[in-house]
Amino acid sequence: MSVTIKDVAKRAGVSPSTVSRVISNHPRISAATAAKVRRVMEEIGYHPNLAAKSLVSKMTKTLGLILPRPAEELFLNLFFSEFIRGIVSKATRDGYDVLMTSGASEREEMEAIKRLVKGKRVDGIVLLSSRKEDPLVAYLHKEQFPFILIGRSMDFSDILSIDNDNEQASYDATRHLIELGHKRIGFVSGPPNLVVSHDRLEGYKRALKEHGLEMRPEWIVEGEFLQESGYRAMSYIMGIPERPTALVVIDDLVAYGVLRGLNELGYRVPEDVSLISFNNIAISALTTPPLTSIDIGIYQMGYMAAQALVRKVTTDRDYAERIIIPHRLELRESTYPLK
Amino acid sequence: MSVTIKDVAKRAGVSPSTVSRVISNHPRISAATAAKVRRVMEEIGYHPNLAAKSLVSKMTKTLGLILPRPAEELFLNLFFSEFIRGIVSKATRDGYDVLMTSGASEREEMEAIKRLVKGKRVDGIVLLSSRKEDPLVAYLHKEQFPFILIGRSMDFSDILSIDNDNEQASYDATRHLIELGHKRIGFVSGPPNLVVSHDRLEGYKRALKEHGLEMRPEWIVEGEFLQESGYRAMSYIMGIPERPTALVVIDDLVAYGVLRGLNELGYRVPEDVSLISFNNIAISALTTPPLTSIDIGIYQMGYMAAQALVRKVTTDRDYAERIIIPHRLELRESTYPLK
DNA sequence: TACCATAGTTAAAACGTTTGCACCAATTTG
DNA sequence: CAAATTGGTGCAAACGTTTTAACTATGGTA
Repeated sequence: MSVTIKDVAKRAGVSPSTVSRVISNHPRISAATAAKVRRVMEEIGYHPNLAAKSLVSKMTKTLGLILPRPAEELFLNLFFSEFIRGIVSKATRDGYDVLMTSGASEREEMEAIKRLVKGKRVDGIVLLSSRKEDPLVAYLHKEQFPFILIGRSMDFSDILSIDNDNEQASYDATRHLIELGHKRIGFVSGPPNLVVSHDRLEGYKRALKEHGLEMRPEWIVEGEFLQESGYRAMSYIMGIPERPTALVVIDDLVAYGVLRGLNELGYRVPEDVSLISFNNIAISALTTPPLTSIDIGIYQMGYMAAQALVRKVTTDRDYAERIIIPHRLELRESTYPLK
Repeated sequence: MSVTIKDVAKRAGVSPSTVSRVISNHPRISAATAAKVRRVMEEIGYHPNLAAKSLVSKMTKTLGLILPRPAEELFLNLFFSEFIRGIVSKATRDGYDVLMTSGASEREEMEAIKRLVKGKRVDGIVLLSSRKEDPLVAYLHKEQFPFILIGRSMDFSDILSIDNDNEQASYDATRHLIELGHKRIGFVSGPPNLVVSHDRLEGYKRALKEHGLEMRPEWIVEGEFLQESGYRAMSYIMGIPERPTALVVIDDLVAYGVLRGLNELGYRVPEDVSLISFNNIAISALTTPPLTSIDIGIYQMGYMAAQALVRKVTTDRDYAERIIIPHRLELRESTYPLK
């Protein structure tokens, strides 16, 4: 038997209700009583049972985090641990824990989320899987359950979300290459069903168009968020007769793959090919040459996601906003003026 | 108002107890009743309220995960996301969710863990912070709360833990260098208060001793699990008159730092200095040269940790074992025979 | 025929909280 | 001085489950 609120009450000579009120800092409790109760709690090591608490209060003090389904992909990426760190830091600071769950298939994923929502396991959900036409987004939106979307929804406008301006970030990355004099610029993209792939591709296209540069379909390659993917993309692109002199790459890890491939084929970076990528993960600085990358503030994104979600959960169920985390060009040595 | 077990009962024309028994597959429920109840549950989208459930059953179907306190360190490291992935995969498969929490200080960390234990928020705990004389280990051990320690406890022998044989792994790494003909071998270590630093250092020492090689204190440097740490260690070591021709490094990320430093000083790896490190994180293969590393099966460790903890929680509260995940030398290009 | 198992179900207590309402005493107001 | 307010506390209901014990049919056995 563990120690309950009744034990505290008995020992302090008050009723359980009084103890409860002391805990929640109810205004109409005398200082003397409060002090006495608190002392007893300390003495016998009382900690409220959260199940009982949330059964009646309907609050769990927990945020749910659905891990992205093709877990292997994103997990290999440093993106994820940075992000988790941001979330957990802020959540913990605000008195929330973070519950992780995952589903091996789309159906399982939906089951998991229903369990969290209907079973009232969490107060709000952080949703990472930002595919186009995401059924999880649709479900949470329909159920009016508090959640924050990491990324951008193409289907709903009235939801709380946090993202970079990926279109603009990609525009900026591409423009950086253009300003270095490059005319033939390729794009190594991610899975086409992800919103982020779409947005970054658009920014790239806009930059080319606005600067009157040619855009060839064979310079654009889709892949995964894996370094192998970059490796493959590179061998394809470098086989094209009029190959690009610079590449915009969807992710640093993919860029490593590209880099490795280029090295094997005897091309030098940045002298022969310039490389710019996204996400600026911790190891970007460690390659030879260090990668120029667009920093998207991953930690900050996690941190602010937790903050916004807690706000939505505690104060304002209708709170909807599109939060944009600023990006920043981290100039290193993989980009170079065209000879 | 959400849909409860009573709604299901009413609609199916049975009592709540019967519904409960259908859910838990009680043997004495007729097939007809079970089918009817299940249909109704499906129809009205019933999901059990976990708070109510765990209030009475005293089970939460949740595993707790205390994030390592100097979060910045381990989080930067790919170690962590690999590990989480392993844990969550297995936990989810077994019907458990994973609750993450953290504490900014030792006191906060202890508070967090007490909240989980006393508040009955989780059924078991995965403990990552494996310092020597860890107060969290002592607390959980005293409370007899089910937990699994990632690493090795130097204080208790009767606890469930999972680890590599770090001493032997380090011995093997060092022997690998010895077999390549190296006589002057240095060691770049981690924080001295971590058990893993201790064990790996011991293995290194044993290998030197058994092969009759000299061991100089100035060839051993302590640091953090950060690449800067490797960078600093390297500049120190290379300044020594009789410098080592090979280094054993506590972690791949640290080894990157070493590598970068060596490059800057104009030393070539592996021609001038051989390098072997631990953990074999995803990017080890991507440096130039790719790093020879001891793979310690991080994903597997997370996976098996979840498995063992679930077993302890569900069947056998006294289950204690020291699980050893085998290590493996992943030979790449950073080690080289001594000229 | 009377008695007993057994299968299938239900009523009700219990889990540990929060909170609306009622109550009492002390103080303020008219 | 009576009435009203306010501060401080307790009672009891409620939250949504599980589970023990009890109950009712329904056959089977002696």
